[in-house]
Amino acid sequence: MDSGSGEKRRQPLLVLTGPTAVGKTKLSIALAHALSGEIISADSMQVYRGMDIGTDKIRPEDMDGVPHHLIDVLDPTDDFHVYAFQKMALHKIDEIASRGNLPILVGGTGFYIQAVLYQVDFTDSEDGGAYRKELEERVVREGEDAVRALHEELRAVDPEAAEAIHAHNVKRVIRALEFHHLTGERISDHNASQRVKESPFDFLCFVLTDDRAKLYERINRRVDEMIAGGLEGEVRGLFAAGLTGDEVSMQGLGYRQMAAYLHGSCSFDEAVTAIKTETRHFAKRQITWFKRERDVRWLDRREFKDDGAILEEMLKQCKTAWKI
RNA sequence: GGGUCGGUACCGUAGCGGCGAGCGGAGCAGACUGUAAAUCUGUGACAUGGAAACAUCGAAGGUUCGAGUCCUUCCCGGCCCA
Repeated sequence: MDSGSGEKRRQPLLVLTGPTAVGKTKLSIALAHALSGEIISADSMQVYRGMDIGTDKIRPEDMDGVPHHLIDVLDPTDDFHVYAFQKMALHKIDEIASRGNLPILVGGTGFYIQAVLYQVDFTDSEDGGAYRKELEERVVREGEDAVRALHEELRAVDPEAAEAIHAHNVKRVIRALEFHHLTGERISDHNASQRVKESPFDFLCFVLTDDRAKLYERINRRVDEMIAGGLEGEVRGLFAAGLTGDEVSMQGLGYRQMAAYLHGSCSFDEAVTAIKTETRHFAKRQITWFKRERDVRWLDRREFKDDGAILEEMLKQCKTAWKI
């Protein structure tokens, strides 16, 4: 390709992902031990301190001596997004590599993983989100009309993006407009160029999956465990500490529904049921994401007798790929 | 045993003589490049088929040009009375 130097070996990077509740965490510990790795969490919610039960965050005593990064690094009042994650994760990869260890990205947020693997370019926004806020307020004020109008504005400026983004998808319409406003370029062009990027990493990306029915059962069970483990108290505590419910962190599964219950807009049972079904929906979306992602290696639990066999398979593939 | 309300897709329901059956949820499928655990989209009663006729609303009969819709009987469920 266009690299002139190309002599330096690309940084190896291991990724373990998959839908929520497939059992990534436990495997990641074994993997880290076997490859002298350090784990970088690729999870949009576990970054928040004080959100432990609802995010099913790994407990320190379960880390078994494996260093974990990007867990508990933000307050629930902080905003968080891919770009922030990408910067932190790339930084951590360098750090870990400089120690001579293998960085292992573990988590279910596919978009975040993609952003790191392909170093997707996110332009810095200089206006601190002022333009975006303006558009959002317009939608709040004018409702449906504004939604349609914004889509038309996008069509005028970037017809391809308008074609690709459904008018109802307000967030993405606004982001596309913002992108154009800030850079003078079309997001459709930008995306097209990003899509074909090669990864700077010598990575291996494993997607752990399982029988759908089994996965759903595990999700339902895990939600019951969260409830038994005191999710309600955790959320109450967060609100008592001053959260309003509008934070990015409070959009997290379990938190949003619990907040609705605490605000009196549904019963406790309704909240629990909602957490379950919305978590199942989420798992399905994750699977959809990974299906279209290139360069992933699927590991279907149905084809292995236990975690040990899966670990063995992953290690085998690492050895082959990295000749170690 | 008597009365009463009801039996429509996986679930909940709409329908009150023109329905080859509406809606919501689940499920399934998909999009996604600065909120991504977010946001958004598509999809359901008929095995296939077919130009058409033909098949579906607990079952079977009946009335009618035409029945998920009306009548009769039966089966099943809820509630009330005994």
